[in-house]
Amino acid sequence: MSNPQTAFDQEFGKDNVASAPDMLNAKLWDNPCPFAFRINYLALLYNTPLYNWVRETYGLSRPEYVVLYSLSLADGGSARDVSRTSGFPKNTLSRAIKRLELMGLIEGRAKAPGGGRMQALRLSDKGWQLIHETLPAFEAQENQMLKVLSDGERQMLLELMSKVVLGAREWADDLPPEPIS
Amino acid sequence: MSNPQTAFDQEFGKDNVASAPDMLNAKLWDNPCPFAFRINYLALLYNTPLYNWVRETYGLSRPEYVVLYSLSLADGGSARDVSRTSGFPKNTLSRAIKRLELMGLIEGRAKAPGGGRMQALRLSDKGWQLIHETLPAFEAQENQMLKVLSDGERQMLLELMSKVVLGAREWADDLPPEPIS
DNA sequence: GCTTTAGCGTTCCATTTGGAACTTGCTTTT
DNA sequence: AAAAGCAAGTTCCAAATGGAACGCTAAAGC
Repeated sequence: MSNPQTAFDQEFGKDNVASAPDMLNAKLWDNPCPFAFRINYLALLYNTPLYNWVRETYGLSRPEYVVLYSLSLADGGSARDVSRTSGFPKNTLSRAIKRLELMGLIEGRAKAPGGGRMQALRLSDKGWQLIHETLPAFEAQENQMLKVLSDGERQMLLELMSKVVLGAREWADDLPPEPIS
Repeated sequence: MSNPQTAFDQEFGKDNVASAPDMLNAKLWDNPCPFAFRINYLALLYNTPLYNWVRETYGLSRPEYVVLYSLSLADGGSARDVSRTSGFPKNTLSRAIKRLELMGLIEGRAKAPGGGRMQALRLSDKGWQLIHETLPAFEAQENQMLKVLSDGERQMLLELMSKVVLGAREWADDLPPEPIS
C-alpha cells in the first residue's frame, strides 16, 4: 500500500506539461460515454491499490481474493456463482479455488444440494480470519472514496446505481451490440 | 458477512436452487462495500460485450481500442496519458501502439512539444473512421444502461459520480505507476 | 430402466500480460 | 558544457489468462 511515489510537484507550474490532465478532462467532460468512463475510472482507482496490497501482504491474486470475499458474503456458493457475479472465467476460478484449498483458506468441497456437478464452497476458520483482517481496508477505501459526498448524496448515489444494476437484467445477458448501421 | 463461522448443518438439506441470484443479492444488499461492487459489476456488464464485439469485428484488443478511443478524445496525447487515464501499464500500451501504427490506424509519431521523450500520437483517417464506426455501439450501450433512469436521475447520477472522481485527488495517492495530478 | 441433455468444473495450450530492467533524450545542476 | 537526474518508451521473460475441448454428475425425456 505504501509506496514512495515520485514527486509530482514538478508537474505543475510548467508551460505545457499538463498533458495528462488534459486527457483526463477530455474523458470526463467531452466524452460520449461519460458514465462508462466514470465507472471504469473509479473501479480502477478503487481496485488497484487494494489488490496490490492483498497480493503483497498475503500472496493472493485478485481472483483468489475475490473467491474469498464472495464466500464471505454467500458461504456455500459455487464457482459458477463467483464467476457470474465477478466476471472471471470459470477456469481461472477453478485454479484459484484449487490453490485456496491447498492453502487451507477454504474447506474441502461438498456437493451442493442444488444440481449438476455444483460444489458448495466454504471458508475455513483461517479463511474467515483473513477476511476479517482484510475487510477493513476495503471498507476504508470505499469510505474514503465517498467522503466528498454528504450522507444524503451517498444514499442517493447508491439508490441510483442500484436502479441501474437492477435494470441490467433487461440488457445484460445477451448483448452482442451489432445493430449499428 | 459477520457470523456464520461454523454453520455447517444449517444450510444443508435445503433447496437453494437459485444459488447465483443469492450471491448476487448478497453482494448487492449485504455488502460492506456496496458502492465498489456496483461500480465493478456495471463496468463488467458494460465492457465485456463491447470489447468482445470489437475484438471479433476488428481484431483489436482492448488496450488497442482504448488507445484509439483515448486519442479520439484527446488527439496528440501520449502513451503515458493513456496509461494514467485508463490504468493499463505502459508496456502493454507500447505494444498496442506499435500494432496500431502497423495497421495504419494511428499516424507516425511526432515528438511532443512538451518535454522529455514524450510522443504525440494521432489518429489516422482510417483510425478516425474506425472510431466513427464503433462509437455508436458504445453510446448505445451507455444509453441502454441508463434507460431505467429519468433524465433528472441521469443528471443527478452523473453529477454525483463526477464529484467522487474529482474528490479522488485526495486519496488516489499512488495509482498504476504515477499520480494523476 | 435406459438414453439423452444440461451445465459445472477441469485440463490443455497458445496468447496476453505486466513487473523489472534498460534505453533514450530532455532538463537541471555545478 | 559535462555530469547527473528524471521520465517516456521499449524489451525481456516468467507468469497469468481465457477460449476450447473434455469429463462427469444429475436431472429430464423416452
